[in-house]
Amino acid sequence: MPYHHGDLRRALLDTALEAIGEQGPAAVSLREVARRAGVSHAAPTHHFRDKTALLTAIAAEGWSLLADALREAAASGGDFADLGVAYVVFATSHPAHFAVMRAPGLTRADDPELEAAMERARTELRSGVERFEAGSTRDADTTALAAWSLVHGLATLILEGAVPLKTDADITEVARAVTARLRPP
Amino acid sequence: MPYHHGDLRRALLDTALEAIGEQGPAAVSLREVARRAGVSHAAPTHHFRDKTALLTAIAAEGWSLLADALREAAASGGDFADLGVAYVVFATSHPAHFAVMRAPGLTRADDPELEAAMERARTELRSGVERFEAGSTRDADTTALAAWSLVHGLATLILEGAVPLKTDADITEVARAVTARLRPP
DNA sequence: CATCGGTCTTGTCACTGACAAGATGCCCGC
DNA sequence: GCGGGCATCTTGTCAGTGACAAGACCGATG
Repeated sequence: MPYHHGDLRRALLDTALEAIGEQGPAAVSLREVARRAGVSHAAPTHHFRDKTALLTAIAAEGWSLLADALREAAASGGDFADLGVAYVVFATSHPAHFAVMRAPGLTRADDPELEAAMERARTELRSGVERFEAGSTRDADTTALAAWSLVHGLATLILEGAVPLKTDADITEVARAVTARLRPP
Repeated sequence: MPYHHGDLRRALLDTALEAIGEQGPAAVSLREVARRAGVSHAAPTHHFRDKTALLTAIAAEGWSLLADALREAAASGGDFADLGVAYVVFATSHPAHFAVMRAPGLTRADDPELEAAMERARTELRSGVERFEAGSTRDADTTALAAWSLVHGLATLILEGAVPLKTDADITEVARAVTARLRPP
């Protein structure tokens, strides 16, 4: 092992995600992440100012990945329901990211990178809503907020185990059925 | 101050809620709660086995209060939209409770009291959905899940500041508009 | 009024996050 | 090809934390 790690920043992010997947975001310690990554307890300092900065970076990465997934779903000609499905599928396939994204207080909400990533995801979802609302005279902001609330809440409930789901097909099916409960214009 | 506090358990809950309101659920320490309550650092042990137990009790109390609010909204002849409004109003008027209720990993999800309180809230909301679905042939489970997701997600987004709201009237209005986006049977 | 059991205290331990100061080795100019 | 500069990583340290143990206190029960 060389003295200089090579890409410790990425390694710390991956190691943290692994630990979060096992123990949840609140129970993870910086020192444990450092141990798992094979570096000293103070090594993370040079890549993340403090624990909050690490978790904030993970949250930002999560929102960015979510935005990518939403964009892809929209690009492949999907309607609004497909965006909803993509949202829920992201949450279930990236549980550690999603847990950090919705953990109150663990991240620095005013971080520019985090805000930008959230804004990007919001925009992607918003564009799907606008297609959904084509030709409507309803308040698009309200519809967007309803859609955002619906998929965010659904993903949360599924991850909390409130909805027993076996396969990915189940998830897709439930997500599609739930988004269908949104009233079209 | 008497040696025996009187009702230290309630005092600890209240003090913790106060601290959570200021710093968020993740940043609160048992020792600080004990200090604020004017007792020694080990006093909470006899009322809550550990930190998780305290937060779990707060979450259970939150779900219970939410169930009460939903029941009251239903009792006063409200339709489903009124239940949605009550849900969001609860979240904004009890932010500390709600933050703990949706904090992943800080509570013991399999606690019997917590499970019972959640189930009670779920049942109250479910009964409102059933009135909403009267005469429908749709899958009521899906509608209930959609409704639950919608109000839970909306409350979360409002508390995260994603929706700028000034007054309680604003909150009621937005909650009513968003729940109206649910498709009736 | 004695004792018993729950309540609260003091004392302690390993662990954590943050900071400081020193060791290491890669990169750049010469 | 080589020497200095500097980001990277290390060891060392400190106050604060959660959890446990053992003892002090006191009210209720007999």
